Amino acid sequence: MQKIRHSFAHILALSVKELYPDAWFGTGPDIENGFYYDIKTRTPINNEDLKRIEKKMKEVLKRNLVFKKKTTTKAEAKKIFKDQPFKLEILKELEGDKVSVYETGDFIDLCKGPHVESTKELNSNAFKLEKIAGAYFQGDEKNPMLTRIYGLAFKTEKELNDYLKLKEEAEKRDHRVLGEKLGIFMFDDEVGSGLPLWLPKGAILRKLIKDYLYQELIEDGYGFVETPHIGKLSLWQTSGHWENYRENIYSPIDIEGEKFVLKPMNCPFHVKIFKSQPRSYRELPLKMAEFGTVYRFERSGTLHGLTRVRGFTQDDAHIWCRENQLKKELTKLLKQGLKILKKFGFKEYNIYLSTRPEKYAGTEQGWKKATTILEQVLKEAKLDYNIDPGGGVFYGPKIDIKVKDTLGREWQCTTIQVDFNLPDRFQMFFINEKGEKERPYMIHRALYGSLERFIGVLIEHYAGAFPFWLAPVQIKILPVSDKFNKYAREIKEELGDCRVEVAEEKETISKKIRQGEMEKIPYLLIVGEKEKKAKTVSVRKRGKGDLGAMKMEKFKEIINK
RNA sequence: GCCGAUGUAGUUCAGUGGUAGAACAUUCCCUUGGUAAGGGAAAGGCCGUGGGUUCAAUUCUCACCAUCGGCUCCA
Repeated sequence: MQKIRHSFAHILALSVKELYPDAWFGTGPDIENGFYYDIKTRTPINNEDLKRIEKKMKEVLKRNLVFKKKTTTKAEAKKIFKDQPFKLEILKELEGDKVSVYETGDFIDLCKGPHVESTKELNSNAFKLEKIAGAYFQGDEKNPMLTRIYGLAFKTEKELNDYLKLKEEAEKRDHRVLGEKLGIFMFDDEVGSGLPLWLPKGAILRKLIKDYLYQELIEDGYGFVETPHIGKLSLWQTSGHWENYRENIYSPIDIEGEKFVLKPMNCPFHVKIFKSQPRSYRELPLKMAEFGTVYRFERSGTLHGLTRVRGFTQDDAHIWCRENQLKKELTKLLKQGLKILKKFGFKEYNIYLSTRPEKYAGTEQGWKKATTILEQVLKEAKLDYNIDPGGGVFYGPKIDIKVKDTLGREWQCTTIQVDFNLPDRFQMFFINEKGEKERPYMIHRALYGSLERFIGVLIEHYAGAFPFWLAPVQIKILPVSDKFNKYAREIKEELGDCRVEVAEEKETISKKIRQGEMEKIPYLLIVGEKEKKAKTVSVRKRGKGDLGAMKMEKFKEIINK
């Protein structure tokens, strides 16, 4: 499949070359479900052109071309690609003197392959040019931007159509669409981009999600704290965030000649609480948690529904411990993170271990030690993980768990980070058993990541059909006509603690059912003449349909299961 | 931030160089209904914001704002 997709990329390039003879080519690999090619053309390529190029590709495929591989020297390749500056750039970075090129018709590409033998193996009905986008050459912002043409490619036409259908379905689960339809959150231009407004149903979700974790953490010995949304700039200068993270911090606010910033993270406040009194080794590990709302200036193009916003609430916590406690605490955190994902039904996620970046605080030795511990933790938990080289934060290595959204995009939720920076910068210490000052190790962690992002992926995961315990409205009672509104209210009383609504509007029962289904409420209770007389309710379960009439005791048994 | 696309009623979308329509939602009237839309009427829009071209701009053009698809960056 990879060979097929990669070969399609070359056919795309060849077709573009015929339509735009002076085009410069970047790279064109195969990707999940298809391929792309980065191209620089003198005139911009638009959606109409995309159709033209696709047509050209079909024409090219009919020519029965072969993919010819040749091995040559760098010097020779330089001549071949003399009119292709991006190829020359790539060539420069290749090691060794031998390079391979592939020739297909009039198109010759610097490429290590492999490819299919000939275009006979490419089904011209099983590919489709999908979209155009901008992409920096070699993924570097400082480089020029090329036009990336994305294509889908499969073995058969059916597979392509199945994929397109799947994608169409996935789009319906988009949290940005569902969130508004279900009354969970909204955005408003005048409020500002990346600043969600939570509607009543969304506020219930937030509370349920917070309450669940609050309970878990209290049982685990965490102390919950609450800290302000702004603080003096000097605090962030001390922490090093002003130096390393400045472009994400909102500009300082001048208050009576003193500078304040909106907090981009909660850590310095927690450190201050730690330092507010002398700490003993007996208190360690000391665990401090907060649902802390932070504000980060994210570049406009990066915002995305609830999954990337400018103001968000982290389920933040900091753990201070001694070196010999580090492994145990990290193991526990990882397990906690996985437990939570399981609780919410997530099965598709990837784990990453991020190592030391170029710019870092602390010592090389310290990084090595901590990274080794993190790796041990992952190995002992028998988890598959990927290494993200250089992906650590400036202050320490970390383990991240990324959850996929419906369109396959990954969002980092759980993060567990070791910090070599703050304990030093804030001169933190505790008194050990010998009565000496000792510097604690510090762990940052967020299990949900942020409520915003977590709820975003949660909406997509459940397609808005939340399980009973999470549903903002768990039960809706639908009187057949307004003559039964009173009985409906009595039933609501009887359901006490559940989140129940009564549909008292003057509409037909069919319409009320339709609305209830569209609101994705777990149980609809239909009440009319029959039910009132027999003191029962007719239960309709979301996705399952009519369960028939039953006494309230029976219904309560069902929902309490 | 960058490349490209988009912006019309609460929502989803038609449409036009001579200031606008549909469906659903909303309000009112009739209907008191049995497992996914009963019927009718009304109301609702500075056509994203600000310049420019034009006798005339929602339509053409520029800038800005916002959204979408990517890239870069991140929870």
